[in-house]
Amino acid sequence: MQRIVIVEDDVYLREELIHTFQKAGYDASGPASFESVEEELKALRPDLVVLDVNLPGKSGYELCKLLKAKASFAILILTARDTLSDELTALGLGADDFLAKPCHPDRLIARARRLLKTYDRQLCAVLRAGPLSLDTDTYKLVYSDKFLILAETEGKIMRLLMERYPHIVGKGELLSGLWGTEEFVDENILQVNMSRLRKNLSEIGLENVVKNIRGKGYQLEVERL
Amino acid sequence: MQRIVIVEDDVYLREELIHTFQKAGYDASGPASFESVEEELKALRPDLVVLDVNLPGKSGYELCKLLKAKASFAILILTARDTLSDELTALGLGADDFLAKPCHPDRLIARARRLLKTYDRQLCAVLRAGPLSLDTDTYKLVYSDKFLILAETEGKIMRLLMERYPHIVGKGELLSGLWGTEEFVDENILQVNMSRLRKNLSEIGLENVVKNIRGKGYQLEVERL
DNA sequence: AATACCACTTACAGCTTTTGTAAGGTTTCC
DNA sequence: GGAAACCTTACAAAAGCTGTAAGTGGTATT
Repeated sequence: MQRIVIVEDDVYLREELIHTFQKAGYDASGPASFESVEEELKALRPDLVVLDVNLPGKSGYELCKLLKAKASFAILILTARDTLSDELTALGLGADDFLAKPCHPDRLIARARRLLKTYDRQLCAVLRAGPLSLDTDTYKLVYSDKFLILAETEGKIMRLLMERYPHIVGKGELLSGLWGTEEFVDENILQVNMSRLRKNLSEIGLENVVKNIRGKGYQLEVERL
Repeated sequence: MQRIVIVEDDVYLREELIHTFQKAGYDASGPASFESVEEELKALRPDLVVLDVNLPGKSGYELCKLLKAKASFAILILTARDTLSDELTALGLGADDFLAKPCHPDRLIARARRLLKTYDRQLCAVLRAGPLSLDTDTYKLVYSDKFLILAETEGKIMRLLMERYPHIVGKGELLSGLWGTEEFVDENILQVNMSRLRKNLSEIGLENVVKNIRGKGYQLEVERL
């Protein structure tokens, strides 16, 4: 079943939305606190997030931007401020749809269904990091209008780098992520695969993207889009 | 550059839309006659189609449905009839967005840009046939919530079958499509690969989907979604 | 400047996957 | 019942992927 998470501070409306989606056959829920929405969403792995703009603390737009930098789920902005400029801002930040409150449940469901269809978890098992997208099933890496299909080992490395982007990924993490354990594994094999990965990346114009942090590990470095 | 095709019978509005999109940096055009829109669209290979609902002859909804059965492009419905039920119909038929006329150019551009982003030609070099989707770069075939990664030869066969769906693909077409020529190629190799393909398809619950037409060729047979 | 350490690269060989050949079985139609 | 078309399985060659080995180059520390 597809998971929908509602981020909305008005308890009453939140419950109503959750109920609406549940009735339509989705697994809907919504956090009650907004301290660590990002972590919660990461843990919940939703297929779609319905986001209110006026949240206590952080602005919904800010959150949308943050989520979209790495999101592999759709975001639907739901707001009472429905001017054209609000809509343009939302879409510009990467939101996938924008609806004004109050919104007829049928319209909301129809829009949500449409988003879930194109964001089909399987079809686009996609991980993003800046201008890069990686299909984690096939290891197809897309950069601007070029793409590259990575072998399994290189793909797994790329996945780790993108998952942690923009942070450093320790050598230990890479070793245990790829070979199960970091004991009894020659560190050289990591270097060999890094070398191969870099060579392949350069084929689609991605030079100096995988940076080594001496003694620590590796880090992805691409200009944010 | 991304191609946008406007399907709109009002000459005045059509030219205005084309101009708007061109100013925004897209390759926009629109046919003046609506006799054979389907063929035209097939030839133009657009990334996005902006579709009016009230067309002479065929209804825009009908066209939308037909196109979406095989479309690898986004469809945005633009209409003067902006009731909720119109919107629900459009979305139900597979349209990707629905806007009411008159529509502010900025909103239209923003919505179009958003669609083009998710329908990224590279990321989803996707071919559809009924409930099936095939990434033609990686040969990842998706069916409902399962997927399968095909080897190159099987993938190419699947591609031909889906491109011609729901029509028959001749044995000669398959042979020359896969091995360049249909001379000097043992027909058996096609049978072997068909066998392998069918076996793999059955792994994700697709039984009896590749049908043989004795003496003619092969045909894909899936219940339309 | 010497040393130790870390990182990079290339070549090679074993392994896996993919592909076509061959051969025998099954279905269909006259 | 027999021929033609189609299906299936097994096998071996070819291609691609992966880890080992060994040597080079760079950097930090003394």
